[in-house]
Amino acid sequence: MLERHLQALFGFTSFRQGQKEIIEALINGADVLAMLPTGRGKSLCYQLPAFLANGVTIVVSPLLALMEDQVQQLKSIGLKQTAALNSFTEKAERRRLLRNLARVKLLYTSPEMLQSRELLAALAKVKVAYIVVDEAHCVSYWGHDFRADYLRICDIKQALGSPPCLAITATATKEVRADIKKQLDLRTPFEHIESVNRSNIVLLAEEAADQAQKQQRLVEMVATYQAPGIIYVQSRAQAEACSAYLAQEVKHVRTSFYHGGMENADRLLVQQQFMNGQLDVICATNAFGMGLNKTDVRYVIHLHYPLDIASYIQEIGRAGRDGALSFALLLTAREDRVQAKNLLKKNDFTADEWVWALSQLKVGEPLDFPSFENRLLAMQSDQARTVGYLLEKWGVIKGGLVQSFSMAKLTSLLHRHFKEQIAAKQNRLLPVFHYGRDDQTCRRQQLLSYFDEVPAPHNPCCDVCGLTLDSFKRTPVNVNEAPFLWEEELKAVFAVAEGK
DNA sequence: CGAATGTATCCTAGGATACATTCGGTGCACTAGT
Repeated sequence: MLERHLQALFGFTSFRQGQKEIIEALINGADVLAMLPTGRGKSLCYQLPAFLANGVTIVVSPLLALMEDQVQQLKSIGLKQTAALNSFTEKAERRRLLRNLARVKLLYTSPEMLQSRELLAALAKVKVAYIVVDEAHCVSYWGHDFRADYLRICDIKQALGSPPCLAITATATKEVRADIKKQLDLRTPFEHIESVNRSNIVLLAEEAADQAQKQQRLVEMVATYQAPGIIYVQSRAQAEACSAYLAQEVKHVRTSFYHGGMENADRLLVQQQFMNGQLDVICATNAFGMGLNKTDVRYVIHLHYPLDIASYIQEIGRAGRDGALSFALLLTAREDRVQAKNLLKKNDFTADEWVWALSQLKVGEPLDFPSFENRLLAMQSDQARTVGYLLEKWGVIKGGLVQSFSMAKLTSLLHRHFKEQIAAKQNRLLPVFHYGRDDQTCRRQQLLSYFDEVPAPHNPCCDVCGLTLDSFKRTPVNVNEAPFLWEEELKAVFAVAEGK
């Protein structure tokens, strides 16, 4: 029955593992928490029910680029009742979309946009079939940190009459899964959890004596092993420096960098070049990779400690999507641990500034967030948004109006909240340090234990289990091949362009 | 924490030095001024 719709809408003849159970649970009105490996058809799990349902399905997506991708892809296969609503959407288009919302089956939007009164008003007039939170681990990761609107999804869900909700992700530890359920108020959800183990990715960790040795080791690796590869570093500056350094030190390697401080167009270009095989190595911050659809990445090397085990799994999981043997190396030095720990303190609560800011709140007056944030120019507005969220949660703001409150109590609550956030982050960081240093326990076993999994014996597995990387050597560069003469190439390109 | 940048000081001039401050990752949306 469902198979017939699958064939008619998407042209597939059968479901892949997990899809049918998830779809059936959703259609039967249950909340669903699903963890499926990347590239295994996560989006189909909500797209099919959306097109079968009466009403509109809201998909909350973390990145504008992901939304645009999905919408384009669906439209290209003829499923045109699909739209994205975000800051890219032109004003006129936005109005048109909201007026005709009843005709849309699948609406992609951001957690921030989901808070807009305009959208809510429009949604109140139509039937909402399902609410889907894509990349649901972001609720737990980003929600508590710098995108508080992720924690407000739940209120919207309730305001819309709590339609069945699907939270779907590729990577979430048991703690993160519990948090997702709590934050989205999933009651006795149907859970489909698959292993995060990727048996074709072998695992290695090395601690270098210092930065110089680390750098030298990196050059060796990039020169020796088969590209393409991704190199993750701590900061934007390091991403750029690392790319320049490799380009200089390793012959025949085409590198570039990627981080959140770049122009959108540049980010897109670099990602495209990497996708098309025009680049061998990308040096990047953790901004790189979500939604990346490249199958033949042969290695992922970290030059810093990732923030927690789940992020590490997520990032190394970008290797070997084609199933071919790939490797993941955590290459660090002792001082990187200090750096990682201190980065966490960045969002520490600065009580003095907040006392001043909170003293600006007038009982009985409305608090609207943009102006609240504007008054806090001295502070990061991300923290202001989090504080705004907490003020509502703790009842200091009710119905948009400031209630009477005790300044002393409030500041101590806030102080404790941010302290706890930092402590929680530090606790998630410790296992990563341990992973980098414990050379006695199988690495796969270490990683999987955070997901309550015990790995079956693997071969090849990891450096602890006696692995060497010989089979990953690069196919030799043919030295007789004519060198790449870019001036000639450029001339040829122009000749073609001019129709000669 | 530690690297990088900013500021004060020396004193007939701008470059060296010491000390202080800031910054380090992830993204949405919106506004005001070009």
